[in-house]
Amino acid sequence: MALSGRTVERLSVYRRLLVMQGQSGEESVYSHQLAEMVSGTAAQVRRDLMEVGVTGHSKRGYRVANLIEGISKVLDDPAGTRIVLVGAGDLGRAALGFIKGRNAALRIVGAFDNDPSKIGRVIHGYRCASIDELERVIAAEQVEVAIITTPAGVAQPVCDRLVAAGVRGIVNFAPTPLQVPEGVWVERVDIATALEKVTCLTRSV
Amino acid sequence: MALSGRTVERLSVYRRLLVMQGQSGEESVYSHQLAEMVSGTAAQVRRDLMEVGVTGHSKRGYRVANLIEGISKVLDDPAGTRIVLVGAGDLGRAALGFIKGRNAALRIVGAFDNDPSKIGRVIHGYRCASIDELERVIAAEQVEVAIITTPAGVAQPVCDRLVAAGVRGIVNFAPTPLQVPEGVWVERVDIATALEKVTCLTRSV
DNA sequence: TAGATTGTTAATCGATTAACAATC
DNA sequence: TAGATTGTTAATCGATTAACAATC
Repeated sequence: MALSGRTVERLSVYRRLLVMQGQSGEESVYSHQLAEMVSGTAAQVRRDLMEVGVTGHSKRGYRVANLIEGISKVLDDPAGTRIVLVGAGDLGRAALGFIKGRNAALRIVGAFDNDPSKIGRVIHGYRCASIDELERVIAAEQVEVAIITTPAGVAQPVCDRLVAAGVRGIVNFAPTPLQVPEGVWVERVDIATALEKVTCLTRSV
Repeated sequence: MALSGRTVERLSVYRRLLVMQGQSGEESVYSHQLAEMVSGTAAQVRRDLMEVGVTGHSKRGYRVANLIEGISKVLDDPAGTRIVLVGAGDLGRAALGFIKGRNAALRIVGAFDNDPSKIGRVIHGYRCASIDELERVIAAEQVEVAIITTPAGVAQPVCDRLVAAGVRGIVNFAPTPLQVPEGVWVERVDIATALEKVTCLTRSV
């Protein structure tokens, strides 16, 4: 199928909006309505939906329930995705709060830190464990995805341990690019860059 | 000059790496070294640097100090950028910690919340003020950029107030796309999407 | 000099948009 | 039917990469 990263991002946003919309009672949407919500074009919405294989009706548009189901079939692993988080600082806490209860297919199975004062604490319902437990939990729970919310200085060594233990996908919040071997996917969430980009581009708009 | 968003993102990362590298004593870098650090190509690095106007040496590469200065001239507003943050929850706290002391050209001039229990608290050295003060501070400090770290439900009304008060650039951490008029730049930092993207693409790599 | 690197243009690649027949 | 919308292909656009003369 080979969905592009851009398409996957948009699908994720469509689904989130549709889930909200579903609660408001509307049963169907037109491509131009979805486009308006994401400030995109109707053509792109239809193209994205074509790629996931959901189909609409030439007069009534797309059924919301259909869309959510079709997008979820593409985005979610039916077996669920087990996730660990490393770095229980402000950012880690924020990430945990953000994920909690948002998507049933994403399951946090461990949060780790090397700070003894954090180990044992419960954050958003997840108990923080010692980083020494990392490899054991990854193996035991067959963890495939990890979130790095450590300081920049330890992000690479943490990444190396995660990859060695079998993690195949990483969301990196640390302000450092990570070096990973072929076959590991890294998604960067770069807060510092986002801010600098806005300040720069705001002046040229 | 019209730098593309992608180029600006990479410049921000180059600079951050170079600032670290500068501390390690190296005085110059080759394009292929920078490329390796960001997992990119040397051709793209040279192209990006060409666009900012810094120039290298055909044998010695680029001087680190030159690069940092040249990139900063493009990314930073010489007058400094004044920034407000709205939403002093976990995510707001993390963002404040992240920005603090990282870039002297970016200055947080206010953090706001509507929760009385948060107002007056000091977070990473910034005192949280009532959201009622928002417009006054934006006008008084000539704020151009804002960070939204509120829950999804209030992100749009907060955005509307910011824009009405004169903000031209927004970093949006809330999981909702924002509707803004022409001339306002929104940069989305979408944690939920990043996670879903990784879980989806990890399975197809 | 020979060899490596820069600066820049041309070629390639991929993603978005436009267009339109088919459908209801 | 007339009008609006979908599904999909072709055209356009922009960004990345390749190539190479110029430089040291």
